[in-house]
Amino acid sequence: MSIGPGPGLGSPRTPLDIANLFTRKLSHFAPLSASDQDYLDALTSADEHYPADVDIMKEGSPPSSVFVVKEGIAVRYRMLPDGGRQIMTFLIPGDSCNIHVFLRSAMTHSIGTLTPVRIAPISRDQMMETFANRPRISAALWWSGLQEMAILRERVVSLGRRDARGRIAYLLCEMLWRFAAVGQTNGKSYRLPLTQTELGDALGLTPVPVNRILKEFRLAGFIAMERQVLNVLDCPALQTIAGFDESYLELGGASSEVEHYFNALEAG
Amino acid sequence: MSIGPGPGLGSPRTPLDIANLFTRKLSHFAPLSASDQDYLDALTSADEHYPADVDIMKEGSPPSSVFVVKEGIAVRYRMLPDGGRQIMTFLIPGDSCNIHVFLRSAMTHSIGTLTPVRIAPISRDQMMETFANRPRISAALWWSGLQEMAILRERVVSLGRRDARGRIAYLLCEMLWRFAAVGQTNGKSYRLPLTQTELGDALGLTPVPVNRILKEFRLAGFIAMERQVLNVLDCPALQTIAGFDESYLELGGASSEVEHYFNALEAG
DNA sequence: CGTAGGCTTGATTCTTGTCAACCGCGGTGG
DNA sequence: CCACCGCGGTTGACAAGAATCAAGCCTACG
Repeated sequence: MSIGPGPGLGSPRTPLDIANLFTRKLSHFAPLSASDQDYLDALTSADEHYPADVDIMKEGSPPSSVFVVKEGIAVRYRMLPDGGRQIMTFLIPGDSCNIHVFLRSAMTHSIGTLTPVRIAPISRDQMMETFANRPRISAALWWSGLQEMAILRERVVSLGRRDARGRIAYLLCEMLWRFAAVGQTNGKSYRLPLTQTELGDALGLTPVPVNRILKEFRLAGFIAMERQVLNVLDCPALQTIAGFDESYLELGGASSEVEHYFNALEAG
Repeated sequence: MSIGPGPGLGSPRTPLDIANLFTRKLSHFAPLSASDQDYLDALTSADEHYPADVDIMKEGSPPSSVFVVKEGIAVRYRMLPDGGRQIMTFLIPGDSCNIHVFLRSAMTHSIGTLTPVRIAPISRDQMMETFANRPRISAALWWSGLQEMAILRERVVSLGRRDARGRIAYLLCEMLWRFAAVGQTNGKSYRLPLTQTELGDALGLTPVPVNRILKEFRLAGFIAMERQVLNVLDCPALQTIAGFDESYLELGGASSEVEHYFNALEAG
């Protein structure tokens, strides 16, 4: 049971009226009670604003706090001595960052904004309390971490064995699924306010091929772009180009076995 | 405080007489008591053998159990429709796999052996009990997962922004540090029984450039190879080629703050 | 002794990077 | 109000790096 190509897409089991995107994302992983949802609302009630193209956390420094992205797009990235930049992860609304902060010494990469970003900082104590008292939320966070790993591994596959066309096709689909998981998509379209240089930095490409292939996809009728909103017209075609036929995002809901585990935790 | 280039390499805080490589690895992350170490010995006492070039777990099927690699080299990998293979992770002695098994539905990749492998399977119940009763081991596993993530992110950087030379140089160093962390290195050399095709599958390269660049490194005096043991003669040179100057492996020990957290857990 | 797999190497092709120029838009300042 | 400027998108020409193709060699193994 996964959100992705095929049945299930666009119909999360969670009601769409969950305003908090973080909550919405986590509810894909574990059944959250109303109390859990209220708790998460309170947890992410703080607000912090950053302009575009600014570092939130710098490589080498100890992470100051956990945070959840509420609006805008941020990235984990690393600069190389030769001036190159590699974007490792896109952080979109609903994504959390440094949940493990209390075990971290120094950052091995920076986190920066691509667009203006609004985040909810969460203190270490709040995280500890959450892990101690909210088993369902903890389990959802745990599983969310697994999803992050799966996405990262998929990125390795992309960069290692797909050509430029396949990488772009895959990224476009991945972002569609991720935005869909937090209800930020209109069926097949979503806002992607990134420059082609930024896409290239995530894909291991330079802006020139990114531009050419996006044009090719546009001409082929696979996608349409206007005013920073991307419209995925032919997702199956893109998947074929990317060379895969399944969803590897692990956005699936909890299995009955897992639910049993949650209940045991809460009872104890 | 990290194992890696610079001070600290080859002098883990853990006595080298810890026979169990899993224990040895985990003790880098958290201070394990003698009782913890005995517990881990018991946990990994079972033995299962696999020949080379065999799948331990197949993509699409639910993971059967957690396991720890005790001997040999395994990989997480994915086959692509065009026949290409991407190796995502090398699993070397001391590495664990699917610690999160109880939350997993279906594998998004396969796990296979490159050499004959000996593993210790661990049941779900054993893992649950460990998480419930062994806070220090749990914390070490948690941190170990963070290291796995850091390694994956570094792989993304490699595949995305380093050329063939840089990728190979980096991998050689990474493996040196990882083998050093489990005491499987003679100062600067370690056994790397991989074919050039397998290296290429991890590096996003074909065997031909792998061969040529290894030869180049040999001629330059950066490395030496004989009988599957690799000798890193000039690690700094390789790091320069890879274009980095720090350790990103997060092999560091626990900070005092973290230790405090362990103690709180144990007291409670 | 023969074979298969892996290593090595050369020649060639193709993808992507690099360099360079132009366009169009939005913001800024005169 | 308009000219200027800078950034991002677009496009072409060219170069470089890796893939591909192909062949020979060596070693382990049956």
